[in-house]
Amino acid sequence: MTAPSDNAKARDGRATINDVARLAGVSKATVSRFLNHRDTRLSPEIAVRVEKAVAALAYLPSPMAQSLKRGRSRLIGLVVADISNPYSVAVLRGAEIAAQQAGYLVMLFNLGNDGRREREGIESLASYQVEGFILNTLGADASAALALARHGKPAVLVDRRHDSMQADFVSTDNADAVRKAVQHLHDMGWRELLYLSEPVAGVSTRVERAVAFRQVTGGLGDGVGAQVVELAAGDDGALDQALRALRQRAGRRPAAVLASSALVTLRVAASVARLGWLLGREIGFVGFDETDWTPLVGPGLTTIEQPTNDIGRIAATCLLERLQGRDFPPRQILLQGRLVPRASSQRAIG
Amino acid sequence: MTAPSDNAKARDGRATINDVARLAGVSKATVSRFLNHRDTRLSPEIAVRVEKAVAALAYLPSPMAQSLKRGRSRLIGLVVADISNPYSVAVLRGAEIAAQQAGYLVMLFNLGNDGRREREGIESLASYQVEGFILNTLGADASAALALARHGKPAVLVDRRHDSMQADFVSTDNADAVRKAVQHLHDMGWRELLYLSEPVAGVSTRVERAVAFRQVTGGLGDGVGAQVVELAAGDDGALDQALRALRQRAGRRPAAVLASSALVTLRVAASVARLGWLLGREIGFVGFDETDWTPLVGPGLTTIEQPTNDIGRIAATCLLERLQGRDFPPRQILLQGRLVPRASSQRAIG
DNA sequence: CATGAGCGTGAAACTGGTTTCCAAGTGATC
DNA sequence: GATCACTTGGAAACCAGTTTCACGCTCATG
Repeated sequence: MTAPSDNAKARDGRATINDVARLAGVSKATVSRFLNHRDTRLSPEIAVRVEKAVAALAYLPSPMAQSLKRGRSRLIGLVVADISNPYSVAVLRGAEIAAQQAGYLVMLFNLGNDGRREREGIESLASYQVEGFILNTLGADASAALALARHGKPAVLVDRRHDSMQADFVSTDNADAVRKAVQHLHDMGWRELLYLSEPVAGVSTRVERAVAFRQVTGGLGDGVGAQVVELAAGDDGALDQALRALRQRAGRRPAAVLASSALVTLRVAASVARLGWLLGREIGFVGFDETDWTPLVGPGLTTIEQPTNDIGRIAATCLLERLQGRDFPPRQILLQGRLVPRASSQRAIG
Repeated sequence: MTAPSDNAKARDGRATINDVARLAGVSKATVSRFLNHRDTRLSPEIAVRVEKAVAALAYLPSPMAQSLKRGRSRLIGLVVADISNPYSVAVLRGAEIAAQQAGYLVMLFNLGNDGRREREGIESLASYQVEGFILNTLGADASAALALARHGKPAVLVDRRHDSMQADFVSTDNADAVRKAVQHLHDMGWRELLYLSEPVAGVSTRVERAVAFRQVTGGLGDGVGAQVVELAAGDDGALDQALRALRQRAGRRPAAVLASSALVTLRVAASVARLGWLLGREIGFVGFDETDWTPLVGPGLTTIEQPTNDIGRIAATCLLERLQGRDFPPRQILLQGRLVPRASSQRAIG
């Protein structure tokens, strides 16, 4: 019944730059100038008219249209290995907060632990013109590095290194963190040490930690035994067996476990419960990753806290700096982990 | 030195539809037709030429440009109350997976528990032309509902109802879940019950659970005491006090706590440890939300598992159905929670 | 009083696609 | 052999912006 409103707001409910221009009685070029280059000399009278029209229509420019022309989208692409992983979530949180503060939004691509899709994720996000990437990925896919290079967009690697990528890298200082853990266990009198890791399989963080464990324990002298065991995904039997073997090997010396991640921590805690042992008595324990629940499991778990929020925040900040146009060689930012001592590693009695 | 490559790929590294058209020796309209309306009769010879050009340039259309013209972006906006909350994360995970399978990507906006920004989040995502919303929010901001209505985009509410919004709603069946928990505690012999909740403050889930608790306990007869206490954010002293008062009130009857969320569960577990009590002996316990660590805290925590992944997945599926154009009245999908019995609620001795 | 400089603004081109409209070519029918 | 319908594909408009270019106006200068 109403006349076709050929000049009304778009069907979407959002006003366009044309609506503003029409209402202010100027060209859309002028509106655009008012919004983007206020430094440009606009006559005060026109500026006021445009300003009023913008306010009246509650006009907001479409980032889509802007990015089409500008090539900049105010979007950051985040590729995570597995959104189930608390580490990934913490990085996501830190990054999202920093990005939002800078007026960026995060587009998320979750690999669901399928490394083959890494490239797909990058391409997918790139197609939305994300300005840069934060990658916390599996590192299995070499073609992903190529895809990235091809787009020439800045990227920040988190936790997992890719030697083939020219990119900033943000992570916990794994060698230092392992050193702290081992030193602590040694100081507390534990003498036979077992490092339990998820399958190393070339994942840089895991490699670094395992290497550091061997190196640090190697420097402790003869009185200390040390072993590294990789844990297959579902095999709890093997885990129980590894723990039994540990105490066997230790004999009368106190035996302790260092767990490589929150996931391993959970499995070890479950295994120790199955075996009927008490953490901090029959077996010492330190785990990577401080979480809400580490104080509450058993007698309280000693952990190496990684500054996950900071890592996410710094990764985003790093990326944003590059997006500002600054250009430095690839940086490597290592953050210190913190030992949180609790009863699971209290002084061994042996 | 090189001649200006007026017809090369864009500086971005991505081929455009013009590049494809040029290489195939056709117009870009033809390329577009080939890609979108293959049903349209294209002569086989032309189709082959376009196909080859597309393959040769590894051409992918820009979703940005597509969405500008089409109004559809293959983007879903997800607003979460607090990305730190495991519930939000689980929803995110479920939604991301379902969205990805349907070829959609998720744009995330995290409120960081600041409800006043709800509207900002919606506007922000809408400006990127997201096709629909999944909202897991605080519900404090009425103007958010207006913003949503104004854009006329479909939305799915998760966990928190907004009566003012015409939208699908996906959640755990809170009344049923509370009933299961209370029934279980009663069956196991606990007679003085305390429901500990985060501040209710109009959050629909919290209201529903508290109401259900009062109602179900009211139906159990005279032998059973019941109380609801809201927990202020940081006040652990008040919590300890509430627990002491609970046992006081119970006298010789077994006393148990029902916790409204994983967060409250953690606080109760910490408080019980401070008081030197044992869960499942001095005090019974059931908590909402099953997590990795609930089997490992104390003697193992009995929980009401919410089907969080399903909720996320179904929310996304719901939204995608509407995006297919189907149009039904607002639906309400309640998923059953599951009781996971563990030692913290084992048969009371009293 | 004519010329040049500088400012402010609009028209138009451009981003990378989709879609409408129209023209050319083909084969069939009268 | 001319007309017609139908297929095929190109030109151009359009989405919502940004940016370049050029024009008109004012004011200062020769």
